[in-house]
Amino acid sequence: MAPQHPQLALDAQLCFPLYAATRAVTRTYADLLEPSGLTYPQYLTMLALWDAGSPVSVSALGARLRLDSGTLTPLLKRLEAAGRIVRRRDPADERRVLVSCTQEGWALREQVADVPLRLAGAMGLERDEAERLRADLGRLLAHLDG
Amino acid sequence: MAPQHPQLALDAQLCFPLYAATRAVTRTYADLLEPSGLTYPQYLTMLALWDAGSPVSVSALGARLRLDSGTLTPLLKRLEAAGRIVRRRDPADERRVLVSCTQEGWALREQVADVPLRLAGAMGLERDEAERLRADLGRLLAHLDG
DNA sequence: GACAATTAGATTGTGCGCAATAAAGTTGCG
DNA sequence: CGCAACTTTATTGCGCACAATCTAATTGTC
Repeated sequence: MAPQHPQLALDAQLCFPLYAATRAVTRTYADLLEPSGLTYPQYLTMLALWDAGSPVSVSALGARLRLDSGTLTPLLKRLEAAGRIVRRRDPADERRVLVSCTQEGWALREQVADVPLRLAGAMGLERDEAERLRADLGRLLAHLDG
Repeated sequence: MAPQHPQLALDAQLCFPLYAATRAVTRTYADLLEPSGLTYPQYLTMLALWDAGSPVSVSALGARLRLDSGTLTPLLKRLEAAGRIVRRRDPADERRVLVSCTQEGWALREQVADVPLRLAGAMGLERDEAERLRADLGRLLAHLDG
């Protein structure tokens, strides 16, 4: 149907499987995370917080997750309303807001500890295949985002 | 910082580079598509329409793009408001809505014909690397979405 | 010490993505 | 025919993403 522009065929695009696979993974996470009450971006945010060891500033969190404050602020407010985190101004620099896990936030870790393994199962990729995909995506990300 | 749960480290996840790379690709497309006035999902929708040869029902379009009507309907309304497509009820089955490209919609094709090549350049992947990534993502998608 | 430039977050507005529900049309079965 | 089950699309509500803009606090420079 696209004789003059074969490069515009949906199946020829890298972007489309990337886009569709991301949404499929998000849906799969939604099921696995449902008991914990976390959304997928909230789960990634908690991973980043656990990684960093709280407290962390909003901008540091945003740099790690590559999200800006317009996305993070309402997300963090929902996590705070749910009792998972606390936000407070940094006394040393009142422009900064420091985010810390609550005890309840740390406890979530135990609850989601099995999620990565269950996800890996649902994705149906061999270990080396998954590792290659992760490496390829990391390279792509590094090139696009600097 | 995560001694008891190394599998929860952000860098150990496949999901995070997938998530971040998708948003990075979306931002890159936003720049390339800006002159055409299309968003990235609108661009994919136009690709699917050109592929199929219009008219196509909303459900057929949704199956191809793996999007439901809650996402497609407002998106299609915006494309219609911009004069790129037309929506009308199928006379043979009044439940169905058929989507067709306008002349202006077909003309957009010429305007975005160079986008895939320019995108490939921005992504900085070798041809075989990109092809491998596409195949891996396709396999992942097939497994998750059936 | 004053003041411009910079930095950190918050706010606003637009556009997805999807679950849940509603509304309208079609089909199948007695 | 009559009507329940099903299919298809639209609507509603919530949660991201992100650009643009705003406010407040800090830093550098003289």
